[in-house]
Amino acid sequence: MQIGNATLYCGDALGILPRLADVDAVLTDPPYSSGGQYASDRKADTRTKYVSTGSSAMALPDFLGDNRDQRAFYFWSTLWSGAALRASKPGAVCCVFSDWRQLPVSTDYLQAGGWTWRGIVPWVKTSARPQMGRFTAQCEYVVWGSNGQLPTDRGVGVLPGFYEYQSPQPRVHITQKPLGLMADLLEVAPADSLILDPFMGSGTTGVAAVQKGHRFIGIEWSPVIFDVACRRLERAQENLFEPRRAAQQAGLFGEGA
Amino acid sequence: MQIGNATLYCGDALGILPRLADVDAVLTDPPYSSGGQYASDRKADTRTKYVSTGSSAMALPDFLGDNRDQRAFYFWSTLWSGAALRASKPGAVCCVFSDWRQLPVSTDYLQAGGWTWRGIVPWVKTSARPQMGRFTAQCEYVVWGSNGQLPTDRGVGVLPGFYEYQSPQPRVHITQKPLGLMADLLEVAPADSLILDPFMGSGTTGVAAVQKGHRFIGIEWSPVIFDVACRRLERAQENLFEPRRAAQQAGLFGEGA
DNA sequence: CAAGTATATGAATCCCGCT
DNA sequence: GAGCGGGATTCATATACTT
Repeated sequence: MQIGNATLYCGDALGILPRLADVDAVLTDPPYSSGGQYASDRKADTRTKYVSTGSSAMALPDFLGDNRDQRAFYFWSTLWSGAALRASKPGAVCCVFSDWRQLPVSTDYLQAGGWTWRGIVPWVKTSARPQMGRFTAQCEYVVWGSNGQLPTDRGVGVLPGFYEYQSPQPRVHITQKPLGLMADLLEVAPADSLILDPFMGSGTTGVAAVQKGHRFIGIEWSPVIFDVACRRLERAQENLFEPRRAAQQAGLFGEGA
Repeated sequence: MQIGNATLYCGDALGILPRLADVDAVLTDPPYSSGGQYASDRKADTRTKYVSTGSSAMALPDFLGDNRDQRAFYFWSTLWSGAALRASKPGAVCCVFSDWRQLPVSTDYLQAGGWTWRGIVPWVKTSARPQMGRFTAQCEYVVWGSNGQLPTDRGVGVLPGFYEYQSPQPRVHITQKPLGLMADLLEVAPADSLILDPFMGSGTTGVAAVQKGHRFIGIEWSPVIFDVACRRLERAQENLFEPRRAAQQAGLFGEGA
């Protein structure tokens, strides 16, 4: 489906990625629990998996008991990150979100997919659930890398080393990211880039990309969530030409900070 | 060498750790064997690797044990973290520093040594060296875990999810940590704990521990740096009983923020 | 003394040239 | 070619210094 500068696919990322090319930057928040710690997670219907707003829905178990699920997640992630690499230009950049528990596996699969790992960028969430006697798990992390060499002079300035943003309220997608955060991260791409999000969810990456004048390709497996993404991107395109209405309609889709 | 509540050993951590027992918390900053994407960067001496060009800090001593390759680093780290676990009480806490490049290996060796990995705590440094077109490598990370179960009710309150501190100026050790940061991290230990730092360097962990009323065991391999640590801990003990002189003498040893 | 200006520095990183 | 060493680059922050 084509919406202005955005091309949206409803389907499986592994099936669609091989058809893509010329990507300048990948920015995505892959489903880290849909690979599955528990069989019940994988069998859950899409509403439980994706739409629930209950904070416990994405909670990971305290211990990584089942090695086979962890290995399956690693294998599947390597497949998509490799496919994304092949769809990318040399010097393209890849940014993927991870929580603290999946961070080591995330740096592994990024490299296993062929990307050159270049760093970790913490996202400090200003709200988190504290626990007595423990350091609060207040951060998520962006693992980033490049398709081969990354020249210092490519029209991109110096970028920050961490970001501080509130989780968006209200959300349409349980793992929805703040729009401002995605826009800030897209500073890693030069002007008029082709941005790819193979797990776009409700499409925050796409909205940020369109607002910054980039082209965008998004993939989402769930038809329900895909519809939400289409509506949000249509609205984003409209607001490009009618900025006056933007303020009135902001928040309708929980676009956060 | 005994200095008040602090016991300092000059020697190899792997040799000394098996003689220790009853440790409540490990807080340490091991050599990262990091520094750069290219082999030549990693093999350079620590001043070339870590100190800014033309800096007066070239006068600081080089430190050894920072040039292991990835497999040797993992193996050696597993050995010491396992030995530290055996010296620790059940429910003891272990906090180790890492940079972004060694973070995945750090979570691995902590678990391989037998600790239950419980999280990652970023330390945001207010100054960092930026690079065009890249996210600034502005953070170091504390990987933390526990010796088995960690009851929520053990006399320790809620701890932050990240810390913001500037690197201490001036320094006596290239990788010296801010005193305030170490003091904050020691909040993870209940009152009157036995704190262990098997790679104490110039002894910042020990100074913080003594100031907070803990007992301390420190190990340092280099005799030159060991002497510095002894002097700093003597001074810290004196200041416990003569707080008026503390302000006058602060900064003499570069104790930072 | 307050405010403004100059200088120093960072658990880097890249690129070039020499062996 | 591969390995190694040297030099240039980047800017927010802190400190030192001047007006």
